[in-house]
Amino acid sequence: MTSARPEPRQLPRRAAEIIAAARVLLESEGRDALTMRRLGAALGIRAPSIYKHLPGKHAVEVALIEAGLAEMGEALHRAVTDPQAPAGTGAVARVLAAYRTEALARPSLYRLATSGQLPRAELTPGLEDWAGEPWLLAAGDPVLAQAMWSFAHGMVILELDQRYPDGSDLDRTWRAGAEAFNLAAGAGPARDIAAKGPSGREEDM
Amino acid sequence: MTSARPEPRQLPRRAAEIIAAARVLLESEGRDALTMRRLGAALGIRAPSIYKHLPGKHAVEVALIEAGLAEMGEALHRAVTDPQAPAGTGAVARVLAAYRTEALARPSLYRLATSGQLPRAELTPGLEDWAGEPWLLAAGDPVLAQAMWSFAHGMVILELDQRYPDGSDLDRTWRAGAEAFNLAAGAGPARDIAAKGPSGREEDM
DNA sequence: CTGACAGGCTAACGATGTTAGCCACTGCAG
DNA sequence: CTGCAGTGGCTAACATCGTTAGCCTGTCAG
Repeated sequence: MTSARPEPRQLPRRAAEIIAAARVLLESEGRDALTMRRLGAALGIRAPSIYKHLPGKHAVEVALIEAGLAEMGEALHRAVTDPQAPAGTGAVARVLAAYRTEALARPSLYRLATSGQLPRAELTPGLEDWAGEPWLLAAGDPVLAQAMWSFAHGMVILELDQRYPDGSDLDRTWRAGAEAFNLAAGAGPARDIAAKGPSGREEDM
Repeated sequence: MTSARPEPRQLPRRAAEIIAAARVLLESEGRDALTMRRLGAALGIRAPSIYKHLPGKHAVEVALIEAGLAEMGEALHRAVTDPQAPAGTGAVARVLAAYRTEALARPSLYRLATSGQLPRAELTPGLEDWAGEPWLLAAGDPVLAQAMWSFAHGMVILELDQRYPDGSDLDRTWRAGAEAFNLAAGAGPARDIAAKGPSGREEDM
């Protein structure tokens, strides 16, 4: 049913340490703070030394995007297959809720992983599809899955960027979206929880 | 019914020329090309001379965001109040379609205007609300309006960033979203076309 | 012992936004 | 007509960015 997470190729020890430091720096100080010199400082070395372990800043970002994608995938898979789901909550609502929770817990990482083009060529093959799979499982239909994912991303990114008016009750908005997609899933070709086998390729996160 | 567009404070002649050049540069060469030196070059002057007319790059961006917001607002207002709307297309579908069309026509401007935090303090007062008004008019309900807008933004930004799988039929996905929200609008407290008066404050674009 | 290599370092380059200070031209007051 | 202030250019320079080149030191295999 739900496929296995593709194994990410693991980095040499020191490179992994650099990525870990980069992640701390990113999440604690924000995107602009993710600088080769500051990253070096966090590690007690100078910026050029980082190049002994990684080919450049882009590689650091790719590694972080991979991590973000993988963790989001984990969270979403957990949500769809939850064995003791609170009775009454459909898979749609659970995936949406998990998406929001995960994104808000790592705002900078989420932004990094989801804005701009994905460096697909440098990513672990299959990871993107695997991370998007839960949407298909929850929606039962590829098109609806895509629509739901788009809604979720829009909600999250606009919330992170503080684009909503101050008094907004975002919980209600999420619920309204979930309801709309649940209705559509009912009216559409497939029903709530996944049918059986996926047919088409799926999108990421 | 639909309120008037707030008058943007207009810039001195030369400053307006700079903004115009910035816009051409942004849309033709992409966000990274929007550089003070390149902007100067496009105008036949040096970068520091720009500071005689505008306080800095941030001001250039703010002016561009204003323009993006205003034009999107125009397009959406046109869509909701369309007197000769193709019979059968609801306001919801028309606003969604207009949003997508407008965004895809000015991808870099859209991205600039919608990613990151809005510099609300520097914007023409009321512009943001005015630009978001059509969503409320189409959805008939503030919460649903917010959800629709989030869906639309998610769809557009993911399309611009080429995050969807290659073969995706995005027209279908938009239709699926429109359908879902139409169903919800029917089931919800208000019906398709706007009731009468707006009640709460609205979000942007 | 020697030599390769791993992993640090400094110096430097070409970008970026921005500031300081200089200079030419215009137009108005006296 | 003269003088002078404002307008709008300019160059030089600074700090910061990613990145490269080249050096040096320690470790460990042959």
